[in-house]
Amino acid sequence: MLELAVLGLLAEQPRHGYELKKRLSETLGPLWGISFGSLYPALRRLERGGEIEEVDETAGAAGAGFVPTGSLTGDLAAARQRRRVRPTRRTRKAYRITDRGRALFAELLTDEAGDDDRAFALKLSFCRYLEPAARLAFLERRRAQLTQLLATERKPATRAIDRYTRALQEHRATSTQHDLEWIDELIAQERAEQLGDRPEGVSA
Amino acid sequence: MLELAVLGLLAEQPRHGYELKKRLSETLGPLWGISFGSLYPALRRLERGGEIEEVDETAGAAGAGFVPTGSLTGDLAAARQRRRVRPTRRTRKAYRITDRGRALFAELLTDEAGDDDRAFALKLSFCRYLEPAARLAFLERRRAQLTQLLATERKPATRAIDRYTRALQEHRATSTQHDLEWIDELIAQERAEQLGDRPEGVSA
DNA sequence: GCACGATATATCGATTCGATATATCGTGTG
DNA sequence: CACACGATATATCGAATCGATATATCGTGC
Repeated sequence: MLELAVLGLLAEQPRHGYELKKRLSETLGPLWGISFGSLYPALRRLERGGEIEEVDETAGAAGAGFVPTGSLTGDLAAARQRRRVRPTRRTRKAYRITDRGRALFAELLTDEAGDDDRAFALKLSFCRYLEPAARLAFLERRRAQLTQLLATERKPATRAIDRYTRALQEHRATSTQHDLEWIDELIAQERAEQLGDRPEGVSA
Repeated sequence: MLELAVLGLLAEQPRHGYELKKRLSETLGPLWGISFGSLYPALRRLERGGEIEEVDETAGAAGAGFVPTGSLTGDLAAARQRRRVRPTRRTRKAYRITDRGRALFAELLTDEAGDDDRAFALKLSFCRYLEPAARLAFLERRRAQLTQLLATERKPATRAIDRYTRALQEHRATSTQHDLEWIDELIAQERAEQLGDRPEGVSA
C-alpha cells in the first residue's frame, strides 16, 4: 500500500522522503500518517527493486527551467540561492520513478485486492491515471462494498449492548450511508462525463 | 490498544481468543479487524504480565447457571444446542481478568494519549466503566479534536489538485462535520442525564 | 463413515509504528 | 555576530501488527 503511494507521488515528479510524507498526510488526511520508520525502508525496497532511482537534484535544472522539486528549504530558498553560493545542500535524496516503477504502479492501482478505507482513499487520489472504464469499475467496486457493509450494519444487534456501543453502531451505519451517497454522486458524474466525452475531442 | 480491547472484553466475563476476535469486529466494525497474529501474542503478553489468567471452562459453571461464553458455534449454535448435546469441547483456552488487569484497564481507558478513530471507538464502547465526569471529559476531548481537524480540512487546498482528490477532501470535511454533530448530541445527552441524576430507565 | 465448513489455537516473515538520534538550514533575539 | 531554536531531512531500532498458513476438533449433512 505504501509502495503504491510512493510510486503515485513520484509519477508526478521526483521528490525526496520528507516531502513524500508531507504530501501524503496533506492530501490524504490523518488517515495516511505514514511514519519514517516505514517510509525510508520502503524507499530502499523500491530502489533495490529498480522501481525508483536516486536523482541528483543539482543536475536536473539543465533541461527544464528549474523543476520545482518542492521547496529546497521552502520557496524562500530560491531567493537566497541567487545571492548566495550554490546550496549543494547534500543531505536530501530525491527519487525518480522508472519504467519498471510505472508498471508496478499501474498494477497496484488496478489490483482489486485489499480495498479498505485507506486503500480506497489512496487509489481515488490516483484514479485519474486509470482509463475511464477502469475508473468506473473501481468506483462501482467500492459501491458494492459499501452496500454490503451497510447491510450488516443495519442488522439489529442480537446481543444486549450498552447505549454507547449502540450509539456507535448507529453512527457507523449513517456514516456508511453517507459514504454510499457520495460514491453514487461520483459515479453519476463519471457516467455523465464519459457519455458526453465522445471517442474524439473534449466536449465542454 | 489491543490490550485495552482484550481487558475490556474480559472485564465483562471470561472469554477465549477466537471469541474475543469475533466480538471485536462485531461490535466495533471492520475498523477493528484484529488478526490472530496480534491477538494471541497479546494474550500471552498479558498472561505473562499477570493481567489475565487462564481459567478452566468446565469448572466455572458452578456459581451462575451456564455462563454464556458466547456462541460456542455462533448464533446458529443456540438452536442446535437445545436439541443436541452439551459441547464440552476441550481445545479452547478461556482467560479471566485479574485485579492487576482491571487496574491496567482503568489506566488505559483514562489515558489521553493516542486518540485516533480506532482508539475513540474502542474507548467509547467501554466508557460506561468511567465515572460520569471522566466520561464527559472524554467526549469533550474528542470534540476538541474533531473541531481542530475540521478547521484544517476546511482550509482551501493551496496546491493544484485533480477533481477526485478534491472530492475526497470535501467528503472528508463533511464526514468530520457529521462526526462532530454526533458527538455534540452524545455530549448533550450525557449532560442531560447527569443533571437529571437519574439512573435512566426506559421511561418515555 | 466421512467430507466439509465452522470453530479454535498457534506461528512465521514482512510490514509498520513510535521513539529516538543526528545533522543542517533559516530565523529571531540579545 | 553568536547562539538558541524550530523546521527540514535522513536514518535506525525494537516492538506491535498483519496476512498467510498449518493444524487440529467439532457438528452437520449426505
